[in-house]
Amino acid sequence: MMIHISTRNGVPIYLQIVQQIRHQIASGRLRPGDELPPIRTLAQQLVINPNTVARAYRELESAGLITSKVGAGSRIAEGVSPLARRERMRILNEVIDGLLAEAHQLNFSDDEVVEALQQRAHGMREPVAEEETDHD
Amino acid sequence: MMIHISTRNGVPIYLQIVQQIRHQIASGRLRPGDELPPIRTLAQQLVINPNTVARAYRELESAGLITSKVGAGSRIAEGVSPLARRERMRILNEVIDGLLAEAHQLNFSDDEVVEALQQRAHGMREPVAEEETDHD
DNA sequence: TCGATTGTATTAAGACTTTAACACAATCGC
DNA sequence: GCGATTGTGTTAAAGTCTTAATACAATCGA
Repeated sequence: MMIHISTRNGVPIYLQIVQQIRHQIASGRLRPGDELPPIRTLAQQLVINPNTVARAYRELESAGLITSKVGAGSRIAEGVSPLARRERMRILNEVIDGLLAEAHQLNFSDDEVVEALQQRAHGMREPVAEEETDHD
Repeated sequence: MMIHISTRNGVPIYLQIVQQIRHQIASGRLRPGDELPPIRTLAQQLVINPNTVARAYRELESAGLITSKVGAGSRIAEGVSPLARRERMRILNEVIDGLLAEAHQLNFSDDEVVEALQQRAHGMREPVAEEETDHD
């Protein structure tokens, strides 16, 4: 289970967890019966309060995506199926649109974005620095 | 002044405003001396409370990116210069990395992301639906 | 000069997020 | 069976975000 959270973007932590598990289910990376890490374990990994993870799991259970049993643990619910490629593509396109919008504000053309993505995807991918530079 | 906010992603509204103005300055789209819309006007456009816009402007002024004068208005501060292409590229790469991470969770390969972006950028770009589909 | 405009400031309220510290009950492994 | 593990539930506190309703002072335009 790979979950990565950021506290620098304003998105609530429990929502980041929900969305990432959602997407991993959508992609078939998480399948019915697969175990989720115990609440306390994931909380320790992410260095957040167990209540925050519990909140995320509660939302996922309400959505019918996972089932939780006291003492047992939480698993991907039976019956949930990965999304069709078409649906995943729709989600991907939403994210891409967000990227394009942000790129345009930075005054990059579509072609430049495509080129940058190719560099990033194919070439050696080094992680970028965390900080956003200040102007002046 | 084009600002577009979303209430569906958990990102605080005032932060969305700050970041978008930041990026438009970074790109040279907004230059020193350029007027920002009055707080009340922008608030009306975005259908949010004027206090929220004021919060954004206050942060931008603290950062030295804009200057505000009672009765006059707010303008892009003198002396701020657009970021070098290299810096803008660094920011773009951060966003691209975010896209790739999300795409991977959706089980798309780098090549598929590149292809989807090309479609989106070159082909006819229709806006996607707002809602995220539920599983089941 | 005068009225409208504009940024600033304050106070209040409500909703949401996160952390903290527990207690409890069901399950699992030995 | 027993102890550890695990999800659930509660209460409390602190912080943040947004809206609301004013009031004020400086600036601008006619």
